[in-house]
Amino acid sequence: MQQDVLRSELRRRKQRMTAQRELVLKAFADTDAEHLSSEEVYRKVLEKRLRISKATVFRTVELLAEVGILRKIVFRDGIVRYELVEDTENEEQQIICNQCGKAFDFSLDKINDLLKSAEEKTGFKIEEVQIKFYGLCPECQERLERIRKATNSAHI
Amino acid sequence: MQQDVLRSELRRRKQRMTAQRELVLKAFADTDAEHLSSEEVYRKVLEKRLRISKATVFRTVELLAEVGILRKIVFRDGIVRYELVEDTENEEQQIICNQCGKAFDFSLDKINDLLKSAEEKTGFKIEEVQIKFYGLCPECQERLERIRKATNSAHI
DNA sequence: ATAACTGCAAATCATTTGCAGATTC
DNA sequence: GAATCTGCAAATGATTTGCAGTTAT
Repeated sequence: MQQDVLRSELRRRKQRMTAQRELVLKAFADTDAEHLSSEEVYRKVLEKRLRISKATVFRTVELLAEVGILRKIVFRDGIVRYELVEDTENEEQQIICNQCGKAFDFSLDKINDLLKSAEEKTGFKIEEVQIKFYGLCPECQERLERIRKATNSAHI
Repeated sequence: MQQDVLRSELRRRKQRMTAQRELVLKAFADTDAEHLSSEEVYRKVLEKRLRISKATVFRTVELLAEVGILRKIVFRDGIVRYELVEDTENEEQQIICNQCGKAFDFSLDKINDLLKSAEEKTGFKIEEVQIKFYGLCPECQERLERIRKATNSAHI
């Protein structure tokens, strides 16, 4: 698992494995949440009655991102969150409901064609692709339809 | 132009057109930069020897985004920047250099196919597509290559 | 006239930093 | 034992807020 990846990366960098670094990594391994902010990691560690400081969480999470174990994402609310890289391998594509906010991962073939043609057009060497579709999920489409029927009269 | 859009939107909302709101809008209209942070808008107004407070810039820029004149973007450095919506209409596709941060708009055909196939797969009704490619722009590729050659000896 | 807006300064909130003491290799 | 960590508390920097005075309608 990532423990070992971390250990060997740390050795390469002449850095050390510590209890706190394990705790932060474990927080990500143990949670169902897709992403965690530093604040959330901090709380998860405290919940287990283990000690860590916020500053250390910030430093550790940043380290794990440098090492490639976590991916750093700046969310629309401006808060930085992290996710385990392996969890989302090849799932950079998300479809998000504008109504209920639920996000679903899904994968599309054809992405590679797209990437190639973008590289040709721009001369870039592409390292990461992010595709987000925003729209209405099936449930919200139905719900909104029902509401529209019910409120039919009171509209402009 | 956007002046009029703003005026009528404000009327609808029972809000007022003010000198400061014009100034902020003008800052976006007059600049070559693709995006401006509140701080940058603030400076641009001051440069013209006109008075505005930072708080007002923050409030105004947020208002313009609500109204749909500006698009709010949270950058990787955590700073919120805004861009004129019309500038990027139909150009949701951006390619961004991980090194120098320059972003380029460009368009790809094939997007519609992609969209269709995503709708079929998920049952969503898609309203917006955002595609971001991250990588190295041609200049940075060159520069990095040059640096690598120059520093060849001192490496692991 | 009066509701909406602005400027100011103080407050907030996430994140960063300096440093002294604790820990890992 | 020495370099690397951690915790703490103070600093920072972007953004927000309360409020008294100003301005647009």
